[in-house]
Amino acid sequence: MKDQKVPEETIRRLPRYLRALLFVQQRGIESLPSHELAEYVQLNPTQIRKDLSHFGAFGKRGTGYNVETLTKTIRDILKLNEPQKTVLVGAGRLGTAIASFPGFERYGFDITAIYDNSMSKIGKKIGNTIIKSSDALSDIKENKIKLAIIATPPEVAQETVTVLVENGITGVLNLSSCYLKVPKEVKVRTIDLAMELIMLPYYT
Amino acid sequence: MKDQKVPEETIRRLPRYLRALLFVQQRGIESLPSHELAEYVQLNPTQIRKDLSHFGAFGKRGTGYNVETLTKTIRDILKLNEPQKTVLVGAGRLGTAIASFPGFERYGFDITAIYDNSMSKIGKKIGNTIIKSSDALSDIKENKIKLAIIATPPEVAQETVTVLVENGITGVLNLSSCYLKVPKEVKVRTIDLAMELIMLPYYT
DNA sequence: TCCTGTGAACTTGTTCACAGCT
DNA sequence: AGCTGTGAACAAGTTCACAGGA
Repeated sequence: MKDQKVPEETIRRLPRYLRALLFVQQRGIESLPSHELAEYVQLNPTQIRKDLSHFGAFGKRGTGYNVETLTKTIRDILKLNEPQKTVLVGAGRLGTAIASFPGFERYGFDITAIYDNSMSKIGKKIGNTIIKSSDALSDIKENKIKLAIIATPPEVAQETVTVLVENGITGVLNLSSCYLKVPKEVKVRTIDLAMELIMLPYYT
Repeated sequence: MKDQKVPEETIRRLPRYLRALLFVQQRGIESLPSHELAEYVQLNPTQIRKDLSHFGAFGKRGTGYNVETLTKTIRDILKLNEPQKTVLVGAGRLGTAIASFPGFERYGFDITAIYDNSMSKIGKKIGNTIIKSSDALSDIKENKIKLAIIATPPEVAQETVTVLVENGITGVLNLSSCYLKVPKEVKVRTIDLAMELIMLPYYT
């Protein structure tokens, strides 16, 4: 049953399903019941069936889900079937790590440009991509790029995102340790690695 | 009113409150009502008051929360007042970025050791910390270290965490792109940066 | 028999509304 | 007047229980 209201949490889990599906696909497995997928993503099988049911009914009773079909479907839902052009701002250690991440390419992301405002970095390359001056950020408007990764120091993150949004960016992965104010039509996902570590001692 | 059952989501938010409090403290602000803290963390003020109320009543009616007291209290709750010894496994680009992160130190984390299994890295330094062979992981038992950050390739992440847990680790920040099987008394927080990016095109 | 898809029950988390302290 | 702390109402998310197709 196709829904109009898909829960946020469902969208958050789809990438994990996709990762697991690519993994089993590599091993040549053709179909997979929900309880096996559940093992890979450490979730309740009912949860998975409910999540998928928001987009249609593509499981086969008795055998589970066809791996290839489901992979294709999730890629479609997440709009991963056409390549997603992405820019990276900030070529410090974290930015450099990100730029050379094998994961992004695999899921259809194409880091088309890297920006930094340090003279010592501008002109150098990470992989095949030249680091450009942050002054050139308006490039992204011409190239109709919608996604950006911010790996700058927090002090400049807000001004960076403001310029990005002015130039048409609508989705941001923010790795700097601060919140960003953006118009509500822009989706920001903030990950501060320190915050994630800080939680752990509480449980020990 | 002191609770025995603190919601998981409350714990997730405490680090963010702490970050905001350190920020306003630097600016010399002494007390802060919930609606101002709410701006910094982009949350509803009621949410903040409810979260804090699980641990006691330390707000002042009319003026809000004393910044210093609240900072101290949250640090206590999160067990951040004694230094938290932490090890890092994996000295690739991401691991290196992590090791030189200024954020961790600020919150009382002390990266006491870095491990990697590549001969070309062993013996080198990141900051002041020498990279040791992964064979030396049992060190952590003698040093009673409870926390670990895993930044290895996913292929070796599971064996790494197994060794870590055998040697007394009870909290893990897992930055490799895979799930880890651990005994239930061990808390694992997995962050896969690719997964976070993948969600964004859906909303654009 | 095995497994999906789904309403209903339940659990968890959030927001409202307001009493009461300073 | 301004703000906290909190029960009650509400919303979101998860799990159960089971009908029904392959």
